[in-house]
Amino acid sequence: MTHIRPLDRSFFARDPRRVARELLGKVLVRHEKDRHTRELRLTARVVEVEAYLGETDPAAHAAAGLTARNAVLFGPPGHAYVYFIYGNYYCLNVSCEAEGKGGGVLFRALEPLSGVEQMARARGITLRSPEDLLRLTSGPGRLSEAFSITRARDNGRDLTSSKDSLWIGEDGYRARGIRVTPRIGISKATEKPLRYILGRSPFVSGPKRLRMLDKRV
DNA sequence: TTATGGATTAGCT
DNA sequence: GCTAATCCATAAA
Repeated sequence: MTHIRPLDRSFFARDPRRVARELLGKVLVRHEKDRHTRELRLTARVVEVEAYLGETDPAAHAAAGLTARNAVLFGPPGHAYVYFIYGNYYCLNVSCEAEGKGGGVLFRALEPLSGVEQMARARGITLRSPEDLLRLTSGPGRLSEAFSITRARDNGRDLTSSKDSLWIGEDGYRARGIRVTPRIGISKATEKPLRYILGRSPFVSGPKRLRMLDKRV
């Protein structure tokens, strides 16, 4: 098992585009206890993220300025902004830029590394074939479910401390084949190339067509 | 106080 | 490819 060490706050205190691109290849970590109260660590590699640019970005939750819902985005960098969407799903973001600015990065897809059985249980699916792995954490709602991320439990959580239950680390993996496309599921600023993916990863979400239109970075 | 629609997903045609 | 499911933050009144 490789050693994973947390990213520090300065990593997140930058333009969301830069943070998004550099988050590719990093690892999301969740410490859990299973039903026998054994320590369990879920880990998955970041393969798809989107940058949201704060108040200047019409598609961002921060577009209308500071509200009770999006307050974490305007707080210090490196904290989890979790929101509830379509009556069913939670989505995980990390706050970026200095306190007072509303930038953030949305986690859209991960490649499971460890704790796969636990993730499948959280998702309510049975792993029968290798392809089932592809539906475990490919999609913002899916990855949140696999990691049992909810607003009540995780909104505002500091993601830079490995002592905490949820954090982001790096294990020396070098991201290759980074590509950029328009963001998915939005109705404003739809053309801006702010979705960053590991182009070779089968765990990336969304239509394949988007991957053909994208740009190399 | 009520109305609207969303940074999604699963399941069906 | 299309759409129902399902809640809540925000806007409108």
